[in-house]
Amino acid sequence: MTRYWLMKAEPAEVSVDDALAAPNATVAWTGVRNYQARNFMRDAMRIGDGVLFYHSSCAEPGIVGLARVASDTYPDPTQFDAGSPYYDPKSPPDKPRWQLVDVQVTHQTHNLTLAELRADPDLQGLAMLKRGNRLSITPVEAQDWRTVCARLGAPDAA
DNA sequence: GCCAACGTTGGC
DNA sequence: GCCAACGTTGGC
Repeated sequence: MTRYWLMKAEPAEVSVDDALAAPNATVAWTGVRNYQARNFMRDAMRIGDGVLFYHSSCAEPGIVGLARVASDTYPDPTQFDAGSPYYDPKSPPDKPRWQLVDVQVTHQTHNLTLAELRADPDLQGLAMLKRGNRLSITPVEAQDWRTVCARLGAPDAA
């Protein structure tokens, strides 16, 4: 059972600041349209799992906060919204193709940048650092979670 | 089930 | 904007 995850968000869409400004610092993780990432949310995540909140496709990609899985899995409403960029006309309404979870930010941190992650000899096991990895959600080993928390000077919560 | 074409991700 | 590395699609 995996306990920890790294989840990528584009800050232009949902930044850690946006999440903190939301009620209960919680956002629905909409828009995942990759089966492997969906399966992690649908099959493996549990409420309370730790999340490294990562900013991608921005000036300084990196881990910018700690969060937790805050809900069970449920259908992503944007798949049925014809006005949404995440609309999926092929998703059967009676059997939704795309699922999500809510994510609650627990600690905003400084930006532990991608460059720093790559340069850290203790973090080379991170799945997201593997060459060619594009998954928006990847599992994180407990040991790597603790290392990241230490680098962030953050409490080893969640 | 194969696989070529196409689309996407995401760092740079 | 480039492009490597994937994932998805659809014809066969």
